[in-house]
Amino acid sequence: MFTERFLRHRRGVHLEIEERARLETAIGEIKTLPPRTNVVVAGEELSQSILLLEGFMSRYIDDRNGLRQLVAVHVPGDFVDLHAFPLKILDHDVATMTAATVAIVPHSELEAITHDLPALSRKLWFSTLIDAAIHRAWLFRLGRLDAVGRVAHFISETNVRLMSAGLSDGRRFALGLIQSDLAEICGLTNVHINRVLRQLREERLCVFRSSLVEILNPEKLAAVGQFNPAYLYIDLQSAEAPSSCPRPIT
Amino acid sequence: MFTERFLRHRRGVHLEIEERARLETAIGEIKTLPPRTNVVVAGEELSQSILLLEGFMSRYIDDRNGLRQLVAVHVPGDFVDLHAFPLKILDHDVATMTAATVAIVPHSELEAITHDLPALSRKLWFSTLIDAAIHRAWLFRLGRLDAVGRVAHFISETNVRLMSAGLSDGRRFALGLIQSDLAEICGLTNVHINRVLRQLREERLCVFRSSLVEILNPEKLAAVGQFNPAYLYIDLQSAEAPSSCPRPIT
DNA sequence: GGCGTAAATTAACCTGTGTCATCACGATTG
DNA sequence: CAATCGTGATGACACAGGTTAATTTACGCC
Repeated sequence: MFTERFLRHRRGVHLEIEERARLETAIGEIKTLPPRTNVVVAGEELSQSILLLEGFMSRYIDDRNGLRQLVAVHVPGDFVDLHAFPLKILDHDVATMTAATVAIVPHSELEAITHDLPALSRKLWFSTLIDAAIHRAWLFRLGRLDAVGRVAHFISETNVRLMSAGLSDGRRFALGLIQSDLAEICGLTNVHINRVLRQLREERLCVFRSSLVEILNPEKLAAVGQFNPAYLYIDLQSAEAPSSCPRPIT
Repeated sequence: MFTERFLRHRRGVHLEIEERARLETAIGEIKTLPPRTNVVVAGEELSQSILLLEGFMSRYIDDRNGLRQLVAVHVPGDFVDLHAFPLKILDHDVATMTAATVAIVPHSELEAITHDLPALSRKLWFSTLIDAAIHRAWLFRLGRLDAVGRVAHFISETNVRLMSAGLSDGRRFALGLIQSDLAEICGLTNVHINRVLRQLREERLCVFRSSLVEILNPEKLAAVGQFNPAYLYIDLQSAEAPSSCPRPIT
């Protein structure tokens, strides 16, 4: 069940058994990738997309001075570059952050799904739109929050996403990021990230180590980051039992 | 021909005549809206989407202090909240900036298109992914550019988008935005936007008045904003003659 | 088990942008 | 015609975060 985490707990897009089966058969290959490896380069034509099974990946845009802005961090269950199916050419690079296991899905398979299963097709569309919603939350973060707020927002968001993937208990989770990753995510320098992390530690909101993030006060952390998880469309209550609640999406 | 500008000049998604016709018949109503009017509120369930015909619209997220971050500016030809079709509930508000004319498309029509015309369906998907690509460019802008760069980037982007819509000659275009709109777009204060605009004027890069934007030196403006238009997927060369170049998108 | 390198930490100083306040101008309205 | 309001312009000052550089810690590797 490679697609187990895909769209899990997402409101209104529960995958039917046959849809999930179809996605499973669409997978061409399972690959393990080393950490810090580029897998997609901006401008190249693509004929496959990547479903992330284990580990963390990022998408980023380079600037003229060799710096980069991360535009997305992906957690297990994310269909990292599904948008490459309609777009064919991406405007950014994609890379692993940690070691990662991925499932490769050829676009020809997605093409077939488009014709055969319009409902599944729309769920795939939905999944790319959640990525866009996350982009918007990141815009809010960069445009309206100060340094502490940005870090608090990112950690709160990541916590919720990992809870949905079953990889956080709401207080502690493993995350393979280092401080300069946070800097590239939050539009800050790594020096300042370090100051912010110290502050969060001293105020007993959260402790960030590259191997482990521990949230001491989730409510206050979310408040500092003005974090409202609605944009993630996650409903942790939603029963995972496949047959319990087959709700139509229209 | 209300859909005339939709996906115009977009690389790889030329609309076939019958697809365009189908979209035209999907339109339920044409409306004129006054400036500075909210049309969608975050959290409400939607059953229709808006194709912008004339004027400018915005999407934004409010913060706790009554400030807002714009996450998108829409120009004629944009399917402003098409993503509400799969998502149903939006994470942000949508409003007019100037007076605007819009075409209302019921989701039931889009639903039908999903089943009947997978190819058109994928072009609609594509269109929402361009919005996501623009989100990413905005993330780059906020995360990696200083104040002058951000404004230069936004003006360069808007110029290209309006050229594609036939509303800029590459040097001059009308834009109904005021300085505090730019502030909400660029994550700056209106005081500082004012300083930046003066600098751009003095350096003879561009002159911004709420009624008219005049770019004196497009190349240098783009350089200051590190603007690379690839993410817009616009190809102005692409023949507009409907029959000349019916290229498949796969 | 020491070595080498990447990551984290901290300090001193600097600067870009925010804050606050005031004024000018034009459009609208009573 | 005065009053009001939205918008733009500008100056003085404050401060969040950048820059630079040095030091410490953690960790894989021979």
